[in-house]
Amino acid sequence: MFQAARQTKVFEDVVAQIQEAILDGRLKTGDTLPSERQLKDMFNISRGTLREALRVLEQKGLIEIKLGVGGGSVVKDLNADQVSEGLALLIRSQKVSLNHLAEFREEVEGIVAARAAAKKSSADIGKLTDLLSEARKCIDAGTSQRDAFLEIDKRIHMTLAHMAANPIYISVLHSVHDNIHRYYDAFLSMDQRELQENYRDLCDLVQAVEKGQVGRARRLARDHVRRFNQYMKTREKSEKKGA
Amino acid sequence: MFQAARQTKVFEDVVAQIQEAILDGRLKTGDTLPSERQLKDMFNISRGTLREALRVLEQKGLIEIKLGVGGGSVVKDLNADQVSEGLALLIRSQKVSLNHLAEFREEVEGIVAARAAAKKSSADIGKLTDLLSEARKCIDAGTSQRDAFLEIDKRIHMTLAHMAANPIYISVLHSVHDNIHRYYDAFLSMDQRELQENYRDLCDLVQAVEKGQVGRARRLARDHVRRFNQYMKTREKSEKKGA
DNA sequence: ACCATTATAATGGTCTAACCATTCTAACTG
DNA sequence: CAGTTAGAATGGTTAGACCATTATAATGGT
Repeated sequence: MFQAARQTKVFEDVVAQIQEAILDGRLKTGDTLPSERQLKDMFNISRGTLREALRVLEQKGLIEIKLGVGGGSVVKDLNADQVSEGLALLIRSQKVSLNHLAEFREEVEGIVAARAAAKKSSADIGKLTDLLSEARKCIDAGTSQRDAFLEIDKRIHMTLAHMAANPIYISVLHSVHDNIHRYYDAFLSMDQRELQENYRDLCDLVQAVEKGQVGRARRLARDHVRRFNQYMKTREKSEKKGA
Repeated sequence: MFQAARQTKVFEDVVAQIQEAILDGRLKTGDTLPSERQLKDMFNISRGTLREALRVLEQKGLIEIKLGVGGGSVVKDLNADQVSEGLALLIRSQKVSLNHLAEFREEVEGIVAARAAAKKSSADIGKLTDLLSEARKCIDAGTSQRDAFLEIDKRIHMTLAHMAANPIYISVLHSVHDNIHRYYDAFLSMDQRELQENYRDLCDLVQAVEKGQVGRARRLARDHVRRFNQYMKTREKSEKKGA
């Protein structure tokens, strides 16, 4: 019925105060907080306690602590890193499997492609075709450029996410890519034929987006990602069989 | 070309070591770490430095620090809280708007409903119909039970997320609900007619899930959420006009 | 014998005061 | 004037002490 009333811990109060100041805009990105020795006097606490508070704020991604003269705690521009790290921990703790991640990615990439097709601009299309031609070069160079191709593939998907004009898609997809990358080296082995298959997928997808074919873009994106996942699953199985 | 080599900071090394031990399973959920005074000797560091490391691990959601005799650092069962907090910070820092959140939720709820319809079990359906009857009671009690109704609504959606059998949906949707709740008090004002509308939405949705109508479930879920969002947007506008 | 109370001890929370390591700046020197 | 060096400010770390909280053991009254 009732909530815990006081928070006994001093450092938590300090964290809350500084966090509120940042979120309220009283402290802006790039601002430098007073030095630790000044802050501890302002809060009337010891330096150790203050530092525990600063460490928490740093871990939250709200500040960055720099060394040396002119250093100190600088208010950071928030990004998706914390979301990504949280997701990474869930994955590494076996709470989330590759299958889960792959399934989720299929749907999200579908949504993103559909939204991108709906909100496209000519500048966006230009960027996509540029990336496609870069991907083409990687393909022509053969499997040695596999990693380069995968990087382009990722950038195409992230470009679509930006076109979707919703930072949540960008954050979530960024987190998914961050975390799925771990599996690439372990389980993804694409030969020339598969690379070409993927390249054609991307061409079709960009074309659908360019023409504003929302439903088709969604379907193509999903199938493209599914194919990717299939490569990994197959490899994963043969690894297990071989072991 | 090269990465930064050493990490000068002692506490980071301690964080990394303990984190690895937890993720590798050498430390399991519920295990209690040695006391701070023992740990500091094991790592051969000062207690202050150790405590900075523990604070970081606590913020990451990996451990929980308890007071008193028999207290200490206990390895926590990981959940979506950190993802949720990261998302909350993005939202509060104006990087994500209510519209962004609402738009994202529409799609995710659609996916979840579709998956739930595809993977339903009779036990799931029973749970859903139980929740529906609870919702019915709230409706009959009038608008005074609005908050109770919203709670049931949330539980129905979370039940669907569990049925989708993918922890990412659970985590993400949990985070979205956590964060969208802030807007309810400010912008959501449902009258009796709107409550009934929403109740009927839910009935239709559960029915579609029960019958395994994947596409219909997706559409209904999306429309249901969209209606919800519409209420808030309308209210948001009139607030601004009035102010 | 049982239950309530009270001490005890272990643990995290905080404080103080010092010194080390890093880095920018300014003075110095050739 | 350029390169070097010394100084100072800042975060990083250490040591040792004491406070606050809490589970357990000892105590004592009934």
